Amino acid sequence: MEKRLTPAETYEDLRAQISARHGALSRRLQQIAEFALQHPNEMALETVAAIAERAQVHPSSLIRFGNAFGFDGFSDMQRVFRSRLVDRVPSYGERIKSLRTAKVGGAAEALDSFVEAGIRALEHLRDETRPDSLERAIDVLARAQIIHVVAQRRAFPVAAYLAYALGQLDRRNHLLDNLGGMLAEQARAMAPGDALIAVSYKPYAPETLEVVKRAHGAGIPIIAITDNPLSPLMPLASVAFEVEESKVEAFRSLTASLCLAMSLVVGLGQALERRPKRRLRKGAA
Amino acid sequence: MEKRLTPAETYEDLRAQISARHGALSRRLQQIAEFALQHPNEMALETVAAIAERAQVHPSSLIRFGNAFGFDGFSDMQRVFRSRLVDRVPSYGERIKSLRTAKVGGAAEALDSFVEAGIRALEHLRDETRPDSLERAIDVLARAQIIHVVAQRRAFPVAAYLAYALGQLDRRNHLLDNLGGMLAEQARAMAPGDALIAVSYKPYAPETLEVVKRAHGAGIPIIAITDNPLSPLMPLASVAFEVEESKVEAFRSLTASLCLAMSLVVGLGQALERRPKRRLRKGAA
DNA sequence: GGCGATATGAAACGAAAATTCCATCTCGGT
DNA sequence: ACCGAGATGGAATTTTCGTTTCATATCGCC
Repeated sequence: MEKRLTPAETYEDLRAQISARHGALSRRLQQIAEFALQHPNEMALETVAAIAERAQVHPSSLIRFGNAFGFDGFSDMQRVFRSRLVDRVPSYGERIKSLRTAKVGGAAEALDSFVEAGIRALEHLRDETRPDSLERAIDVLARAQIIHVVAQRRAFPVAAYLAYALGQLDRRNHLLDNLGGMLAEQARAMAPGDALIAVSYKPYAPETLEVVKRAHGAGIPIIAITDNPLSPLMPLASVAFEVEESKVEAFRSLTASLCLAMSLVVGLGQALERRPKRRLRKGAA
Repeated sequence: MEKRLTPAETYEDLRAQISARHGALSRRLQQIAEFALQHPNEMALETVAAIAERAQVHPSSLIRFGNAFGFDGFSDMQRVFRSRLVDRVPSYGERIKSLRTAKVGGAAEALDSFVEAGIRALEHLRDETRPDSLERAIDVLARAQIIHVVAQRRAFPVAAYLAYALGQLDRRNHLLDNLGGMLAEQARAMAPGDALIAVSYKPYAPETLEVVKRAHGAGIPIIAITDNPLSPLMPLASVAFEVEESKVEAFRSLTASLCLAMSLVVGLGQALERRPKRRLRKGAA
């Protein structure tokens, strides 16, 4: 109880303390220290009894271990191990606090915020996107005669980019841009053998949803890029991607969506090179 | 207890089931479903009482939620959420080397590359953008009667986004989209007192350059977003931003440009709040 | 509008877990 | 070898938490 110097807030700090004081600890406490460094996951999630069993020590030693490092019991220390699981934001993390200090209101601060939000969104995209979803989506696109792309309002730039990039690949594509309010007519151009990429965020544009429903009814495979697992696009989509765009001041970024879009296009290009069955020549307007 | 069809072993499966059955669940269970999808970390680590508090439901509903998906109570389901934390992606460092080794052109590798490129582009943007350039650009925009936006081809999505975002600010704006090949005619709408945002990358679209020249001749201030200090837009621009978009496989990202665009818009919004002289009402189509 | 079924919330229950207490053990110093 | 301080393990204790039960509310249906 004498050593109440160090509460230790982050996992990295605690890890350092355990390493440093390891030699000075009693036998059981050393045992626990080694186990803790080697199995941080179990330290975070298991119960005292289970950990004691695995580490071959008595349960009460675990409480003493926590106390030895300034915690108020084992559970108190376990919170630090748990925090490691939650905010595993590998490369970033500490950089954030440096910009927190900056003053508010300037445009430079807005830029900082958006850069930060963009990086977050990208890392989230990387960590949460399942590789097989990408593969399946690319497979769908590789088989499609014509790739239709639909999005409205905030999501529209993503569709515009997709149409441009698919054109660069010599891939027939069709941007349903609702020009002249003729979205429904444009949607009639979708035929069996085609595919549809739909991008929509909350509040989901009803026009986009209509197009998706029509495609679904016609048996056309749908690749959805949306922002929520409960999005109305989800149940209709053959492959769905969820991008979480962190927002700043009510403005959401498109960073992650565009990154995903590019990855789809480049992945498609690679797939077509590998199996160059029918490369189609003409890009549609 | 009747629905004992589905044990659900992995987090991804559970997530899919929650999404699928969301509509068919009762009100409280839907509430929990949404919370669970949005806060998987808390679902994994917090206690029943804490989660119930955060999700604004009664603790017992959480047990029912678990039962509804075939689990034997809440703790049983929580194991699945915890598994997600344990066997997560190894985290940045290891991820990179696995990408270095297995670079056989899968789509996941393309995604990793784009995420990395995007992060680099954003950091470069943050480090190289001069704060006073932002301030001056925002000042120009704040004084403008109508903000015209022009971009073609690859840069067009940036313009589309700018037009959307400026509209959200109730800022009069005009997207010169070259619809019907009438870009020159659209450019005639520019009048003294307006401003122009032009976005163009190599190879610089001649149409865009034409518009910029015309604006310059008419004494309309120009904000340029471009990719090179030698860009033809540079000498004509009142304020110029240089964004370096790192490219992957001949595809350049728009990440940094969009981030800059958002920062301009939000900065403009803040500036207008601070000195709310004439807030204009109507956004142009 | 009433009735049954289902959903929901409050409280009680029981189990499990963390922590404390205390007796015993270990070991270093004299 | 003895003594004492600290370490250790077993068991008791107390707290916390998950779950169950039951009364009430809500909703859909006839």
